[in-house]
Amino acid sequence: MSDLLERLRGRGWRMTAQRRVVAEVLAGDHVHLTADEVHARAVAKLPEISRATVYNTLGELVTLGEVLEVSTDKRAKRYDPNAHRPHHHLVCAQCGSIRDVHPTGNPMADLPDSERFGFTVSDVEVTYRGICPNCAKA
Amino acid sequence: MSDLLERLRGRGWRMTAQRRVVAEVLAGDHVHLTADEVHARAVAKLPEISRATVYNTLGELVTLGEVLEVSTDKRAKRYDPNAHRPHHHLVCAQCGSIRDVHPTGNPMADLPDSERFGFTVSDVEVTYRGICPNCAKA
DNA sequence: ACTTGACTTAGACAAAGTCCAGTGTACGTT
DNA sequence: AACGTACACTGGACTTTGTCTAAGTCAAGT
Repeated sequence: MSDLLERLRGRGWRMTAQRRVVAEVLAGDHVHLTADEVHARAVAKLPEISRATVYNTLGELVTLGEVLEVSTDKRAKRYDPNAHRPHHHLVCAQCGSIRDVHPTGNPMADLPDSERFGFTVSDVEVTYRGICPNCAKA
Repeated sequence: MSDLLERLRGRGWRMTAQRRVVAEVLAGDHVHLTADEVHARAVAKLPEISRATVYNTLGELVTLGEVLEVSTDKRAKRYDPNAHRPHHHLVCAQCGSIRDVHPTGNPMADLPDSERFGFTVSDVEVTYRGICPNCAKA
């Protein structure tokens, strides 16, 4: 995880307390947090950090490809620190919880040229939906 | 398209002018509209229709499975009236335009039991991202 | 230690969506 | 055909998520 900080410094990032804290929060555990949750946890470590900074920093991390933006269809975008291993998501339709999954097969190859309409396709995102064990028993 | 109204009446829907208008707008052309766009077009046909009603009606149509909610990662959810033919989406990362596509293969079968974590998986959604021809030449 | 420009802050703003109290109306019953 | 009632609609306030800006602060090179 401090390799993340290394990489960022290598890319010319100015290393500030705020950015360190955001990076720590993301590296902390492998949950998919919303921006506000990241902010809440960041505030716990650095009380005066502002919401705008958290949004900016997350945006920069996404741009740099260090973090993935996941928008299931819940309200808020979620941020996935596990950007370096390709994977897809399994979402609980009820509580919104997310798990990373690794399906077999290559969906990219499943889209024939005739179905690309001249687009330059660069990415696929597969989202499985269902009910998690926890919600199922309730 | 009036089969839609039939089906809805069959399900005990009370048929109001507002609901008829929303259904017409969706059936009108096969674009993926946002809730606000639906509202705008509905207002053109029935000036006093309120935003809340449009949201409610769209929500009901989604619940009934007559319309799909598509959340690419743009800001607003979009509504896809083409709910009865399974299909996936191709989104332009730049302008946000959406096309329906029909990939080969069955992504549902690509998720092994060991990757389901006890979820009851009921649905898959595949989103391809890229640049549309229009944005590419700009 | 100084300087500078990148970074941060707080708060106003914007967009998308939800909620509620009061009013209106579709439809089964008479 | 008229009635009554439960369901639906309205408009506006409110919430949530995210963006923007002007002014202040600070990391890092010299």
